[in-house]
Amino acid sequence: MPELPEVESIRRDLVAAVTGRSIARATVRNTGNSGRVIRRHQDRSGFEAPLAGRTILEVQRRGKFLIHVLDEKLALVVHLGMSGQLLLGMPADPYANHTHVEFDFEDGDQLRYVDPRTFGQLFVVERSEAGEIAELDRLGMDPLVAPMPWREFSVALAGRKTKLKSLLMDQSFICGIGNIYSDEMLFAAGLRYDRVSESLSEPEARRLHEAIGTILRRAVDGRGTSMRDEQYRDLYGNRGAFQHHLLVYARQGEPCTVCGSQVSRVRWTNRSTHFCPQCQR
DNA sequence: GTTTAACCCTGCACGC
DNA sequence: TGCGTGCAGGGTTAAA
Repeated sequence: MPELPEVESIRRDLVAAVTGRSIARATVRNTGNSGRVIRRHQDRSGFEAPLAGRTILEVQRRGKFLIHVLDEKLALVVHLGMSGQLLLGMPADPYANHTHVEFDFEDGDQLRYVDPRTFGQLFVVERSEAGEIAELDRLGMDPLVAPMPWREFSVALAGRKTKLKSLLMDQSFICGIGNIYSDEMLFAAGLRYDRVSESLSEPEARRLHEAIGTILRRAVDGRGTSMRDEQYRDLYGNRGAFQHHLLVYARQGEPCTVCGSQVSRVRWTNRSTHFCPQCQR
């Protein structure tokens, strides 16, 4: 389940691996649900044709979206959904199950998009004169690239009646945070998932502001979280390491590392939520 | 403005 | 062993 740290790790791999290279052709494979991952396009050719011959100028990230900036004012945007992977290899490599799209580079390598649950998506768009992508307009600030200043964050919290976990996962407020890291941030800040945003004191809001940055930086340093075999892999198929540093997520029933009481798990608004009932208020 | 539920999908764990 | 069921999750949409 790639969130910001996982997507950022893949972006850094991509910067080194594909910047400056030209795509000879993109191919949407004819296997089952492959059409679903390019659902923003009417048909396969609408996705494949504009990519042929394009050069990747740089690779950016906005929240959980990867943006391959191309020449001719185009961009290839990739969202990995829950189970999407971008893997670099050779055309002769055996295909993993659920390989939906492949990109052949003019000098030989191949980039493949694999996604068992097909919640991810890829699309090609035109960039504006300023280089903006209209489809990503709704995203809020990126907490790694352009973190919201403390004072602005505090004012934003005070003006909202949303519960904290919903707010952290609201991509139009802060983009890039999902279920795992929202639980970890709220634990680090000592705040319950269902606290109302506007009820936070200044010290509490400050703790949350710090926790967002701290958890994300540590997770990026750990190259993301790989919880299960079929989940997050980097560009070369390697697992992340941050799962060894999670303090509440998937640790229900284990002792809290701060107070020793049992970590709880509840199902809240259709998402599993992990917290320490003693430390988080 | 905010909350809640449903939907999309596949693989896995579990109980029978 | 094999089957059915529930769960996991991100983003979107509709309804309340």
